[in-house]
Amino acid sequence: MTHPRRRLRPEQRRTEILEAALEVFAERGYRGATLAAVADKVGLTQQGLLHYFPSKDALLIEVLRRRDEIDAGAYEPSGNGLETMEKLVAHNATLPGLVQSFTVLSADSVTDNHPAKEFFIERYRRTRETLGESIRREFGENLPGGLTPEQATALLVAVMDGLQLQWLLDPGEVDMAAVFHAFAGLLRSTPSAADQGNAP
Amino acid sequence: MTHPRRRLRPEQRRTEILEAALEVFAERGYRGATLAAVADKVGLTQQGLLHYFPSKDALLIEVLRRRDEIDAGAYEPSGNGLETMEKLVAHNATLPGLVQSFTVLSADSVTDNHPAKEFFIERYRRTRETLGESIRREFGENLPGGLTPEQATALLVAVMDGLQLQWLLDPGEVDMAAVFHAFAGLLRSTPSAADQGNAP
DNA sequence: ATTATCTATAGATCTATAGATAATGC
DNA sequence: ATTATCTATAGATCTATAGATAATGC
Repeated sequence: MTHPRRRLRPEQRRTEILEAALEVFAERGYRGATLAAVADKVGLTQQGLLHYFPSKDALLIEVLRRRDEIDAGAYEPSGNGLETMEKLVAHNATLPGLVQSFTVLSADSVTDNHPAKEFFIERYRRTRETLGESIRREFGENLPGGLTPEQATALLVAVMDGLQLQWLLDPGEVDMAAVFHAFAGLLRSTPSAADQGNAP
Repeated sequence: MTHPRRRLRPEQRRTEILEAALEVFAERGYRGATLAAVADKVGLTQQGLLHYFPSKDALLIEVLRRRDEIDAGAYEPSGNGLETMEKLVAHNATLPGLVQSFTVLSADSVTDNHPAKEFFIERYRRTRETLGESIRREFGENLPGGLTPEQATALLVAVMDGLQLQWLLDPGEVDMAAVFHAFAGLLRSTPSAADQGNAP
């Protein structure tokens, strides 16, 4: 009467679990998510899941690290940082689940003693630095509105995050990709207001 | 040996509880917050607190409604919507706790069956509408980058929200008010790119 | 008399540990 | 022999209800 125990290759199982965990964290936030719900999704018991990850905290961190590794290659701002971001936003508009996971978990991470706080602090620092360099290469210091490249980068990231939230809440009312595109156009088309004194 | 039971006027007590609840929700998110933690802050037992609010869900909704009522008067975009928002962002930069509560709870609200989901959907709709009208009064349809007033509004709100997240995580690295100000300048200084055909 | 607050408690969960068992791999 | 998975369970919480008690207000 007992079911035959299904046994998967460990690496495959871990991947399965991480994918399920990302979904559950997106659906319920970190503290609202339960190990049992994750285990259920992959047909394990909660205790079976803990064979692969020592704790809920460890599972969350691993989910985030793994997800970033996967995306890192695909969206390294190569030449054109601004254009890369536009593509990323358009791509994200087809992946509400993934967007939700990062929107929920990043905001979650500012709460007290959140296990992913350090992760997100460093992730945003890295993003601002990498993207900032790319923006500097494209625009030099000649950004409109007196923006420094670092400020422009924080702004770009803020626009992306902020639009994601509005879009998740009300997808019919907010066209994330269109607004982001218009914003990018605004950054590009504006003549620099900072050109006083250091022109050749 | 028993402590004398302190008895407060109901209205004062409710206000106390709502303030404490906002703090606890900000610190731990909705699902991570406990009624006992809120009750503790005001020197009540968890059961004593439930005399004032029938459930945790009801407490959350009431917290949000009350908070919005308080702010509604102060930050109704009167004449100049853009300028009002700049002031709001500068003001918020002195109130990390309040910012954290809205950042955490708004993102939280996109999760499944979250009691404040409807609240935030409507709150953002209302904001986009009210602020949109103000932006239209100021700019007409002449917004840079081909932005419609509605898109510009979604953008403004997104910038504010997105900067808040980065600022909460890393206040030393992100100057929320400065970046927002630069962004506002960008919106103002840019000559409209949509002026083809409908000029007098 | 009313009601603000407390004690007691039911009923659910949730994480994590301990130890048993069954499937795989050498 | 190893290890993936399970059953059992300790130990914490958490929300909400029921009913008792003490302080206030008419």
